[in-house]
Amino acid sequence: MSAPVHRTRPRQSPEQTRRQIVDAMLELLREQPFRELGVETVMTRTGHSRTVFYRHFDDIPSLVLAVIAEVGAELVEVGADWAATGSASPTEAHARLARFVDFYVRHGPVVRAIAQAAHHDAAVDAAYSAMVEGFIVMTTQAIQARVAAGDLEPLDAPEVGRALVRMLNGYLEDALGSAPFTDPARVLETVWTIWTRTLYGGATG
Amino acid sequence: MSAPVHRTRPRQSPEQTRRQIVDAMLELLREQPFRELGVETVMTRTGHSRTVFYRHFDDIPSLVLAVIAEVGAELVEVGADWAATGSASPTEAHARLARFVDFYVRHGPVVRAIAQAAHHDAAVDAAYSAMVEGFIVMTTQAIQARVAAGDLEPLDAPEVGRALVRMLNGYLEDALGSAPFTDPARVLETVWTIWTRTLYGGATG
DNA sequence: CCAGCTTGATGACGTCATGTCAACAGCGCT
DNA sequence: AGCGCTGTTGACATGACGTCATCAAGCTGG
Repeated sequence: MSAPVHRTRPRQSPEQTRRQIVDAMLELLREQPFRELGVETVMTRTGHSRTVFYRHFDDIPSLVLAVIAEVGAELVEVGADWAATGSASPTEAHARLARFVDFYVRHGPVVRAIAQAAHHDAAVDAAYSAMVEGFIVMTTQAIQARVAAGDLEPLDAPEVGRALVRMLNGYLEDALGSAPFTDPARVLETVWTIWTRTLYGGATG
Repeated sequence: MSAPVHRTRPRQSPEQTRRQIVDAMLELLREQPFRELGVETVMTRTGHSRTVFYRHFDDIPSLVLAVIAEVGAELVEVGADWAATGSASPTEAHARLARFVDFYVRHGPVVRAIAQAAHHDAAVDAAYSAMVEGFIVMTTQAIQARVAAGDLEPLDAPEVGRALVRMLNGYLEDALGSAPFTDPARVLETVWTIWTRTLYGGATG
């Protein structure tokens, strides 16, 4: 009679549901600022009830951590390649930087959202900062290796590395993190100019 | 009887109280991440009750806006000077950049906190973004003026301007926005290197 | 000098998002 | 057929926010 009717959807594996949640989050992160995202919003998007969220994640920051794990994996790969200390010809280096820019073309809005989320939660902050810090270290080492090899004039590698990574991060996020998006070719050219002039433009320039 | 006893402090002008709140906020922004700041925390610091906060500000973002108005005034002044299009000798330009770095030495943690706050509220975001955007425009115009004057090789002024400002912003916030602080002289040298090499290191380098 | 305005203190309240729980229902595997 | 897992509903406690009504007390103008 007045017994509550509980509709059930066709059986689903936990992995599927989890995926739906992560995917909904990925969509939403591209659509609106992180601050406006709540459990309610995400689960409405998935079509599931709010409580099921807590069966799969502790809270929104945990979900963001999962997103970071996914997107970050590719970024680390691209980044490691980019900062590879192995001798690289200019054309090779240019191509690697292009991959980096391309990553932002594909994931810029999500990266931007993660940066926002980092300011809302300590754990996300730690994860994001660790990633950026990793890039700075990689870059510094790459610069130092080139200096040791005599390819570059000596310079303050740690600080220049930090500054260049921050530039990359901030500029790419600005240009490719949200609409209106800047032409990627122009972005690549700009970033390439600054990196090469900074690193190679010292002695003779 | 059991009538509540309301203690009152010696009469204070509204301006004084407002100042106490802003000052408490300035202190707190240097001590802990923005996300941990609530009305309660701020007013405990001032020694006033929580409700009095709402007599002076609508909410925490409004308070941050007030802080931006204070600190931002000085920043705009320094920035306008820095980006002044007037012909500047290298030593002059170096001194102006030093003023910029010095601003971050004095206010870095507050600026950092404002950047965090921007991700928590649309109005603060707008104010902060407008400020950064202003710097980008100033920088772009300065570069274009130098190009027109023949001081610089032609380059994509708007994009290079954006990237350089983002670098400045991100790097200074990293280096001088929270402990451990980097040696300001090293910071200045790094920023100077990147700016000059990027702008002047093209043709011959 | 007093009346009224202003400012702050207290304590209570409604609201909203969070995170937790206790039933309950259906799918699938043993 | 029975048990375990997953999801649904609805309820609840919590904590921060923002608002209010009420009271105390300083300041100011008539």
